[in-house]
Order: sequence, then structure tokens, then C-alpha cells
Amino acid sequence: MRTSKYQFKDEKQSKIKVMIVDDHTLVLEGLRSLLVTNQDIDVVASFTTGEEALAFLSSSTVDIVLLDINLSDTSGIDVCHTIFQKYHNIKVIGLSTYNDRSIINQMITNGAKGYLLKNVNSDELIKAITTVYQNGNYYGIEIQKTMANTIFSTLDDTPRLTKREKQIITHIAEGKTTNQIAEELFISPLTVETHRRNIMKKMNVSNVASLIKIAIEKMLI
Amino acid sequence: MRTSKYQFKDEKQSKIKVMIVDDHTLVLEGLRSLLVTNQDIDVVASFTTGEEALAFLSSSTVDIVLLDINLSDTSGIDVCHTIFQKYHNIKVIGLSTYNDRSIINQMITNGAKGYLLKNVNSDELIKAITTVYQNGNYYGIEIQKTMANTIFSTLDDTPRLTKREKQIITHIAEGKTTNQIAEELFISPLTVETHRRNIMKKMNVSNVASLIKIAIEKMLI
DNA sequence: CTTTTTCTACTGGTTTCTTGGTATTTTTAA
DNA sequence: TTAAAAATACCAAGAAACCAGTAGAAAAAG
Repeated sequence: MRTSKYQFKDEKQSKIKVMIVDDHTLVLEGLRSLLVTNQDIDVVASFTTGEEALAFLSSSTVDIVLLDINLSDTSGIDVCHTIFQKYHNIKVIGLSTYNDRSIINQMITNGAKGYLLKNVNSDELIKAITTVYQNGNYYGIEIQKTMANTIFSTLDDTPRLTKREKQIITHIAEGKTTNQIAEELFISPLTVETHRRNIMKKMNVSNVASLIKIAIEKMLI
Repeated sequence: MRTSKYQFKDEKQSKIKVMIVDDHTLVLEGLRSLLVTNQDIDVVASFTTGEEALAFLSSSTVDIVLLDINLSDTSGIDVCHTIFQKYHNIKVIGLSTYNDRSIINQMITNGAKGYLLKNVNSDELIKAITTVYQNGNYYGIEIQKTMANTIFSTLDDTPRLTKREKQIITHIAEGKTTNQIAEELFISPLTVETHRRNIMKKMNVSNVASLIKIAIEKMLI
């Protein structure tokens, strides 16, 4: 397993120390098996929760973190942010099944240096790790395609909802009516209506159906 | 790779022939690495699409199919159904990240003999394969917990939508109005209304917001 | 070839949502 | 501390969704 805390420096000749965080054992194993043959890379630890991963980092150090977006305990995006804030020399490569511009953007703004889809092959994975290790950025081919379309669409496509707006959209998604929401939040139905309108304007939709669908896609709910 | 068509019978002594279908290379690799050490199991083929998998089965035979629910080309549930219909001697074990009763139910009703979450460990995976191979059923521990709750809730919680209803709910999710849907499907708006009402009755909701949310959760869209 | 399900369509009425404009207070950021 | 953003609230009107009941034609299942 080699997740020991007692790391001797330069055990070979400065291998790239990689930590993997993914709540699916299968993916963990998959990544390991893709990396194990490579001489330059050393998988020093792997965890299924963000909490464990952050705990490990407080006592050990790694070069690269392969980080799944969808963790069971916290959002991978938050973990990414924490790592970026606390450990400036650790580079995070995002990993997910979603080829969604807004999610990728969120990862990048939270300090991720790379982003890969879970259908990467060995070559691309290793290329990503080595490139990012050498102070570069790496985005998978499919990601690049997605990002390329950015030119033809709105550059910042993820509307930033305010606290109240997030609260209200959550209630809407639960099937509550404007009046019910107003009652629960102790505000006027007219205020809820206004929020509703503002949310829809931000998300660029004209009815709840689209609203909910997009909100789920962009992981706002 | 060993995905060759030319399978020689009894190449060892009747190993369990396993096919893996999952659109994530990582998971594919993960499963392989978990199984490769086992003497009784032979991973004879692996595919990333349902179409390829079904094509393979038309010329070759396997004992067990490890089948991901979320395929890019088709629904794993549909693939499961097809395999169950065409090849009665092939057993399917469902695989997914969702520990959702309705989805598990759907798999079972479509002929799956087992169901595992993607955070299985090697032991459980192998136990599942061997158990199912010996004409049994196997459901992961966490799955069993979920299913146990069935007693305390509605037994059949997944409404079966008709073709037309699925079509209409898809249009609704795209934010189209009743009139727009009617136009596109060349039917009366009143008919669309009726379908809409029937869908909501089946799903036990009273507005689109809940409808879309639940439909996405139950993977009906 | 029946029976059942699905798809179709209608009447009529109620509720909720959506749009457009306006405006004060509170909170946050520069 | 001042400017900007967010949260609050209102009026009015039209659009769309939702509810209840009915029912014939078409397709699928037995």
C-alpha cells in the first residue's frame, strides 16, 4: 500500500510523489495500475475521502494530487481550494466524469493545474502528471475541445448566485411554490418572486424546468 | 488485451469468463487489476460502449458481464435487458456509483443477478462473481442496507413511463412549453397536457420543478 | 381475437409562474 | 465612508401550468 508517513527523501532519485483521492476503490486501483509501471512516478498515498487526504497532507508532502470532483464527504472543488491555499507547492489535477465547462472553470479558479476525464489512457495520464510537475498545465484532449468552444459562447457561463438565491433555488427544486417558500423564509412572496426572476435572468432561462435542469448540471443544487 | 474472437474451450480448466463494460478506462483498468490475480476468473473482453459489448456477445460467449449503468451510448439498463433476453446463460452484475433503490430495482427487473457499487474491494468483487456464477444472486453490503429500507417505504417506487411519456418529459426538461411540445410532436396541446398530468401522477409530484429533479435522480431523462 | 394499455382529445376552472417596472433598506466591498 | 451589490417589497397583467372528469381510437398484450 505504501501510505506510510515515514517517507525517506530521495529514496530513488526524486520520483514524482503522487497522491490519489477518489471515493471509488475501482478508480483508485485503476489509477494505480496505470501508474505503477512508470519509473518516474510513485503513488505514495490514496484516499477515498477529502478529509483523510487533507489530514495526510498536514504531516506529509506530495508533488501531485489526483483529485476526484465527486467525493462523498466534501466537494472535490473545496478540497482543491484548501490544498491550493495551504500548500502552494502541491499541484492538483482534477479528475471527473463531467466534461462541463463550468465545472472545469471552477476547478481552475480554485487552483487546479490540470483536468482529466475518467476515460483517460495511461499515456495521457502520465503526460498530465509530468507536465504539471514541471510547472505546467495539462488539460485532456476532450477537455480542450470543450474549452475551445468557449470562444463561441459566453466566457463566464456559470452565473454566481447569491446566498439567498441558492437557498431559494433549492426550495424551488424541492417543488415548493412561491408562497410556501415565502412562509418558510419569513419573507414576502413578492420578494421570492423577485429572487426567482433574478435567478432565471442569471441562468438565462424562462421556466422552472430549464432552471432545475441547468442548476443540477452546474451542480448548484 | 485478450479480446480475441478465437476462444479455445477449456484453455485452463473452465475459468469464469468475465466481460467488463464501462465507459471509463480507469474503472476498466481497476476491475482488471482487481481480478487479474484470481486464478478462477478470466477477463476475456472489456468495452467502453454497450454497442461494442453486444456486438462481441453475438460472436463470443462469456459467463459474467460486469456492466456499468452509465454508459455514454446507451443506458446500461437497456443493455442489461438485451443481454437477459438474448443470452439466458449469461449473468449480468450491475455496477454503478448510485446506491439508489429505484435504479437497483430497475436492474433486477431487467435480469441483473447482482449489483455492486464502484467502491467495492477485491474480496467482495470476486465473491460477487463466483456467487453469481454458481447460479446465485449477489448484492453488495451497502446495497443490502438500502434494499432493507424497502420494507418501510413503497415497494415499487419507480413509475414506469410509456414511450410517449418519456418523450414528453424530455421535452419538458428542455424547457419547452406545452404548446411547443404539441407543435413538435404534431399532437394537440390538450393531449400534451394529459400526458403531463399522467406523468406527474405517476411520479407523485405536483409541479415541474419536482418532476425534473426526480426524473434526473431516477435517470429517466 | 378479445382485453388492456396507451395515445389521443375535449370542457372548464384554479393556481402558479412569468414578465416588466419601481423602490427602499441592508449588507458588502472598495 | 461612499459606492456597489444584495435583499427586501410592491403593483399589475398575461402566460403557462395544474386539476378533475370524460372518452374514443389505436396499439400492445394475453
